[in-house]
Amino acid sequence: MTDRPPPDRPHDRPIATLPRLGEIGLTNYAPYLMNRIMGRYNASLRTEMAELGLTTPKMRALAVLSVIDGPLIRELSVYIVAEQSTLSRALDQLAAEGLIHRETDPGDSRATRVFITDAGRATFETLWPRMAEAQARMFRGITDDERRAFVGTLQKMLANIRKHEI
Amino acid sequence: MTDRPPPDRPHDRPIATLPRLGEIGLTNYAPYLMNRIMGRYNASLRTEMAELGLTTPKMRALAVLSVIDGPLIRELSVYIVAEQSTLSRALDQLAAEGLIHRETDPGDSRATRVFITDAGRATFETLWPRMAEAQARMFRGITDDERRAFVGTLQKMLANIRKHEI
DNA sequence: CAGGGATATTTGCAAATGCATTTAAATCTG
DNA sequence: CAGATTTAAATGCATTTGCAAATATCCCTG
Repeated sequence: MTDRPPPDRPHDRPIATLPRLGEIGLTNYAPYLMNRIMGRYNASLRTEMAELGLTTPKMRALAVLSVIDGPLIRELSVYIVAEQSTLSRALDQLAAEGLIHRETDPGDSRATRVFITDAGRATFETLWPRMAEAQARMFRGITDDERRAFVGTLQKMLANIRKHEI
Repeated sequence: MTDRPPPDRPHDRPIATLPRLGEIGLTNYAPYLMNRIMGRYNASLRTEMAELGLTTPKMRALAVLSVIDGPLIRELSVYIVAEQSTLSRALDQLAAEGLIHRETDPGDSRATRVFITDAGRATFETLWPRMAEAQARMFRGITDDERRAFVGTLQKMLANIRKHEI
């Protein structure tokens, strides 16, 4: 159960070859660490979400809608990182439960804007302490300065990989 | 489409109330940023993975197995952040495609150890440049020092939220 | 060393997801 | 301004996923 030694580099390859994952080491490859941390974070919320009848996209939609008022469905799908079709169905459920409502955009009748209801806000407020707690656990033993620097780097990274203008 | 102003704090609540998500701001809440960045990273690999007949857990299994030799299935599921049942089925497929093979643990016949084959290693080597590229894009314009500090914080975070001893 | 509980993995099944397509409306172009 | 093209959202369908239960094996205790 230990990292295997890096394989010998063939003689016919230049020195500046792309390093292999084994050479970097799993725990120095940022996407691996981030996926694993977020997997735990999301799993730690799943029980609480299930009790409220929420899935991950439904919860994320409520979270974003508690902050951003009346986005288009396509915009919302960017924020919550889900396919538009997934979001469309999640919104069906949230609307049926009275947690959001949809309104056709006044200026473009193809488009739909989404709003959180008071009930939706209340549901999110129930979940929020657990989310804050999960975040606090992640940052245990990390100074405010280090956390600020970390979040600053995340913001740069988001700007780098952003595909949409949102 | 702008962050709404923080709602008034009710008079009957103490000052030290848990700050709301709207007060922190979406782009200062680390889990939101990390989910969004990883969503893009994973999406950016999906096309290439699909061409190789891989799903996310299959790809992650190959990635981990290229570095760690012969883990138990349950251990592997921790690394790749998936349910054992999901991994079990992903391994069925990878084995059918000849990319891994499973062997009953000599000392415990309940347990199964997983090994990558040469073909599996070759498949992962095809994908790895795209993964390295996606990582490089994430860190564009970020200095080596900043990246090292960032990865260091990630490692602390993983230790914090780790549920298993792996 | 037998029996109860724990552990490793697989399987059944319902729900969720992603891709491709459809529907509807707006915009561009000649 | 008609027809082609683009854009927003919803829907059909096959696949994937997660939870719970089943199966097989191991370990612990009396």
